[in-house]
Amino acid sequence: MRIATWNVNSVNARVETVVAWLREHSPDVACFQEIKCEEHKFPALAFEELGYNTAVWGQKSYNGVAILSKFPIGDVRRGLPDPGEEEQSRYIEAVIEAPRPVRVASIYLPNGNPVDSEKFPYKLAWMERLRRHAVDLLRLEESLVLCGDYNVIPDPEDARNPAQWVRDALFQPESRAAWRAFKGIGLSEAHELAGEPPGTFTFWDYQAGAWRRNDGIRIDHHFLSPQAVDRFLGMETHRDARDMEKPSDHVPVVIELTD
DNA sequence: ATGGCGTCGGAACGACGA
Repeated sequence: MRIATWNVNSVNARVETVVAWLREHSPDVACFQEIKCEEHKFPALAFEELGYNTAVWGQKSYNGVAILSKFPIGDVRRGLPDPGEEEQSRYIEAVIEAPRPVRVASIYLPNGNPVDSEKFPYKLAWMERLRRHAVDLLRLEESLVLCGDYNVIPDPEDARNPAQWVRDALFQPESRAAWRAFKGIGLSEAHELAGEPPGTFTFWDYQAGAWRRNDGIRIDHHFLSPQAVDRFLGMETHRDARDMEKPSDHVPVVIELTD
C-alpha cells in the first residue's frame, strides 16, 4: 500500500495538477493539506473519477485537510481533542479499510511565524496536543501513519541554507525540540527508515528563484507506529512534481507498506 | 534585505504562507 502526503496549496487552484499527478502515480491513499476550501467546495468528483473515496475537513480560505483512499474509509476524526473556540482545520484521521487496515492522519501543523507573535506559542501548543493524541493512538497498537506538512525543519541538513532559517518559526530550538518529543513517544520517521540522503527537500518557496537554486527545506514528514515500521518497504520524494505546470510549492512524498 | 510569488476573498489590496 502506498500512502502519499502533499501540501497542495489550494486544491481548487491546483486540481488539474493534482489529478495529473494522481493519474500518473495512483497512490492507494493521498493525504492533502492546505486545501483552502470548505467541504462543499472540495472537488470530490474529480477524485472519485479516479477511484478515490474522500474524507475532508475544510474551512474558508485557509488551512483544510483531506484524505483520499482507494479503499473504504472508516472511523473519521476531524480535529485534535480539546479544540479551541475557533479551531482551524488542520487534522483529519481515518482508518483505511484495506485487508490489513492502516490508520492514517493528514496533518497541517501551524507555521508559527512571526516568532514574536501569538502564532508561535499557538504552534507549540498545537504540537503538544498532537503529541498527546499520538500517545493515545499508539496504545491501539495498530499500523499508524501520521503524515503531513509539519512546518518543522528537523536538522540543519534539512535546509539548503540553514542560516537563513535561524529566526524562522520552522527552525526554532523550541519547534525542533517539540518535533523530537513527538517522535520520542515511539514513532519512527520514514526518511530515516528509507535512508534518504541529506538534501532531500520537500518545499521550495515560489519567490526569488528558490526552486531554480534548489534553496529548499524538508518539512513534509511521515511518522510510523512500530506496527507500520514492520510493514515499511520504502519511500519516494517526488521532486519532479515541482516542475509540473502550476506546481504547488511542496512536492508529494510517498511511502510504501506491505499490503 | 522581509522583497520576491501565489492564493483567497471579493472586487483593491491586505492576510497569509514558509
